Amino acid sequence: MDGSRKDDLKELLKKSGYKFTDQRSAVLDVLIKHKDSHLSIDDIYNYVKERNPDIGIATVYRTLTLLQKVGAVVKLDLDDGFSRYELSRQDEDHRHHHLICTNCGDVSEVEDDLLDALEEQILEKDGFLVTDHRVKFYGLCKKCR
Amino acid sequence: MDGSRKDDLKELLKKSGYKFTDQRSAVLDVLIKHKDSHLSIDDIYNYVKERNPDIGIATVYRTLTLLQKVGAVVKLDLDDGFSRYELSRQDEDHRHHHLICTNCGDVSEVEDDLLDALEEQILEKDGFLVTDHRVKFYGLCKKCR
DNA sequence: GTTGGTGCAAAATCTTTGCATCTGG
DNA sequence: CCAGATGCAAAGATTTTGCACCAAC
Repeated sequence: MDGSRKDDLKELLKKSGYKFTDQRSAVLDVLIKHKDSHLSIDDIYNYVKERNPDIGIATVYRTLTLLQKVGAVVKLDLDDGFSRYELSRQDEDHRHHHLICTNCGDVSEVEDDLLDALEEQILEKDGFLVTDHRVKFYGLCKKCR
Repeated sequence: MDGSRKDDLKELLKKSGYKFTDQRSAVLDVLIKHKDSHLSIDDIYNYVKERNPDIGIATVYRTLTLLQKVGAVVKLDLDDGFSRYELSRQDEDHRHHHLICTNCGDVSEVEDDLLDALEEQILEKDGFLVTDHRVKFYGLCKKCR
């Protein structure tokens, strides 16, 4: 199940003239293993070091930038001052949304989209062609209400 | 027209035990003058210095943090690595959306909301009570299409 | 073998903080 | 007056970069 992810990445990289290295593979492994976690760079660095103790933080930065460039990951901003990343999902045409609890800080996700109507309206009114979006909802989660 | 803004801030600060200083007033002036600009901290610092050459960057940081705390400004993340701020608008119950052109980098705004249905659905399905949101649309602006 | 990749440490950025001094109310 | 605010410089934190060495293809 996860092997296909790796093959995909190998393919993606090769297509653009990049190499498939141990470090890149290890970063991908961490992202797969923690796919629901919105990891920060430092989180990723620390997890990767468990298996690959010699990796440098610079490589992690460079790897994530590259993975984002080839579309394998997406950068998130959860307003806590850290860059966070999550795997992009091939079955999504648009990004899912994040629910951020302003009380406990928990971050969950909603798969629903429902922005098509709005995007169509933006095209008509503003002439702006939407290709992607990033949506964050703030509020109170079930537990905190 | 802008005097009311200042009175509002004075009021807001006083209410919470903060002082209305020249520096805070100057920062607000800059934000009012460039209300459609999504200024970075450094932009704000430089504009403020024109009138108030002795102000320190630390004061600008502290002021913006405070203004956000009392609800006078909103922090933006436009994915360029800078913290940006804009005045909050008292006539909005929800934030407007930003359209970010992935070709020329231009940032414009849409006032439409249309997320009420989605937010209601989130409450029913996830038990999450949405109080605010932040929405960014990526795509091609009129000029770049 | 080439060309791109990696690790390390230094540098560059952005932001926060300690402290002496100043100022609004 | 006095609590909060400011300016400055130093410290923190995050991210980027130069360079010699290494590894994928």
